[in-house]
Amino acid sequence: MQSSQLKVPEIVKKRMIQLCTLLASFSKAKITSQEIKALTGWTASTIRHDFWLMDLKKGVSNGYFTAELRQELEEKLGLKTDAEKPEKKLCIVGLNRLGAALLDENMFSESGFTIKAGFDTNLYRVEILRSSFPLYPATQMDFVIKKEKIEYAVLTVDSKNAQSMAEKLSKAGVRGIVNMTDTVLKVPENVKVENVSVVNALKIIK
Amino acid sequence: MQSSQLKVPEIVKKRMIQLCTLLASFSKAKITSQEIKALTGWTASTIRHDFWLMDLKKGVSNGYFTAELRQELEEKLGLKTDAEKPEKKLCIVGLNRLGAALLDENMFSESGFTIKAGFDTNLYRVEILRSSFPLYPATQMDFVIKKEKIEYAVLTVDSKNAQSMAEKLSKAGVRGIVNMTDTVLKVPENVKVENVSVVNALKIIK
DNA sequence: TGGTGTGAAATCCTTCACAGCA
DNA sequence: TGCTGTGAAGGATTTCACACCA
Repeated sequence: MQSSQLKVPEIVKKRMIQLCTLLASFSKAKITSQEIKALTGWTASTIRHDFWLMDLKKGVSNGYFTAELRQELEEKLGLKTDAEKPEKKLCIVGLNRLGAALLDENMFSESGFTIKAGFDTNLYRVEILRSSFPLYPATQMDFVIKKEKIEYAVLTVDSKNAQSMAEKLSKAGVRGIVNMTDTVLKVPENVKVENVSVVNALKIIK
Repeated sequence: MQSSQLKVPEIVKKRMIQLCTLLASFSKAKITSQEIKALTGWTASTIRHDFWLMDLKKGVSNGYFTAELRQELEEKLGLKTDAEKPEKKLCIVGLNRLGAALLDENMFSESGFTIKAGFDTNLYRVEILRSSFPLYPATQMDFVIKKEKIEYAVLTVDSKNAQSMAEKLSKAGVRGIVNMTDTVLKVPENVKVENVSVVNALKIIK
């Protein structure tokens, strides 16, 4: 029996998020679990089982309507933004070459997030870099995050400062951190972390 | 009973890779599973169990020698590079703002990888960007990858070109792809993929 | 016939429990 | 005593099997 609480495991959520982008560029009006399998490598039964866990309203029995499916998934995943659910506020912590590359705000258009601030300990970077939102010295992090009610952060500082910055962010009230460093972060359990370090990824596939 | 084949699950490998970086900056000579727990959030028994799966040679019974442990893990994970196991060759595919930020070769120093080439369909980028290794138009990808025996790639093209580039890379003989796009890649099973999209990561922690 | 929805079975991963060691 | 090493138990995820539907 299915709970109405919709407590979907994280791993299912990840697949469904990726599926949404796939559906967005799928041209046919209907799609089957076999076709999704061909495009992703996930098994057809995993996909159908995921849908079951997501508690999709049914109707069709030979394939899913692409647009409807995507709509419903985005709905359930909370990816839609509108007047009621506005875009989430984001900051970039660490403006080295990689961090600076993220300052391009249209990297996050369509994502449900808007960048509100950038931080760096290096005052020179803060002054010289151009962006359509303000950059601050790291000393002002706590103040700005609270004032602007920023809830999410992308962490691109260097390894040795990663943990201490993560702690500052947590204390300032951030709810989630995307960790681009190769360091493991230990944060309070109300703060979510996703690791996306390129170097670690390389070591994994090596 | 433990197999001598050392078939460690991917997830254990991920933790151990992260642990290696942690150990590298840990100052005490010995470390216990409790201390690792405090620094990472993984449970002590998961850690000890992982070590068991990694088939560590034992000896000590109240903690591990930091340096030895790190050495041995790096050994077993194949992270060490020397004359016998030289650095792996890498290319960057897609030289937009994010891709260009990776051209900084010392991003990958100490990682066991060296960048050998960058590719983009946009000839202007190929010509204007500066780097300490050659940049080529995407049309030359197959040729260059084969000639230079490049085995790994970081993919930073835009979503709509991701799958076709992944196929080109696979055909050229690449063994692993770090996927920075938000697209799911379908590749032959001899090609490994790790997903590190910032946008997807944000959606996950949202 | 070719697909979905669903629970059960199989597999994979984490946690527990405890003997054994310094 | 405080820790590790280890197998077994428990929990999570994936796959299977099959009734049912257009």
